[in-house]
Amino acid sequence: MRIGYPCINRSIGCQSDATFRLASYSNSMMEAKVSGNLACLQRILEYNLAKGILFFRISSQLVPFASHPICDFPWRRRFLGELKSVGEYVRKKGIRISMHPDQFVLLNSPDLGVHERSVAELAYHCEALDAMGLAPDAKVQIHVGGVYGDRAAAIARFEERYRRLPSAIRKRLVIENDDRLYAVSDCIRIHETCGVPVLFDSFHHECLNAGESVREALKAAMGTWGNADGVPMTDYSSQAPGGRSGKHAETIDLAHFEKYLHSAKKLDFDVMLEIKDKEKSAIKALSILRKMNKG
DNA sequence: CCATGTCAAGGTCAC
DNA sequence: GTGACCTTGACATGG
Repeated sequence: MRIGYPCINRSIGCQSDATFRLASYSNSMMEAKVSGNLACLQRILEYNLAKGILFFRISSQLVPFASHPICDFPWRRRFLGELKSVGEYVRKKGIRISMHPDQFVLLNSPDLGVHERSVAELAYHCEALDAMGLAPDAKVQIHVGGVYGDRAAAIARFEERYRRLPSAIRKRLVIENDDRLYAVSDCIRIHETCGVPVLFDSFHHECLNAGESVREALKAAMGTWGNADGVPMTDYSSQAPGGRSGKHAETIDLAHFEKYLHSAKKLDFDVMLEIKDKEKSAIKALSILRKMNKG
């Protein structure tokens, strides 16, 4: 089991997700930001390795505006050396990588423009991982999407559009259960129809489920991952005390996490901590894991 | 230098 | 049909 955190490191004082305003777009701005982001990404991975953190989610902003029509900067060519070098480090050290395009990526939108932009954004994520030379076990995770007043049609649209994706995207794409619309059970049914692996999000499962236990849902999701997909990935978080339901915790609740791991005994999966204080919680989570492995 | 309004992108729900 | 909210930090501007 590898433990990780998403996108941002708050300890080492560099940014791998620096961006700029669309209005100030220029090739020199692109050059400067991507260059800085890649250098920082390497530093973060080195920091992580020193702490035993072997799972990391790369920010979608690694290459800002990469899928926007305004972008004519040949970032793959310009940064091929840097991308390959990071990728080699990742492979050599046994690091697991994921990416998570944000809420605007909706494969099943009835609006064809939204769908098209979503595919372009997915293509960018996969091209970045390809340029790093990473195997298909480096995943790109999204949610199923909206319901649009007709669940069955929305699901059918997802399945159909998933099948039509280029294989470069399909080999990396996984779907994650969300906290309001599509539970693990819905995702499993979609998997059965079109084969997309399901990434289990424990916190979302707490918010929305069909009555299965955590272990049942986790096992079902894990069963959708094939050999080429690697060890199943999962997301973990807990409710922010006093916060609105569904709000992610500020820092890890160690008792809650330990209970979760206990319920998942003997299962091997990687855990992404979606917790606000990032590497701080990841380090604490590792100490729990080590303690449990000993005892 | 600091404070604050704003930022590519969508959808849901309450009213 | 319209507007608040989701969720988020950091960019960028104006004082």
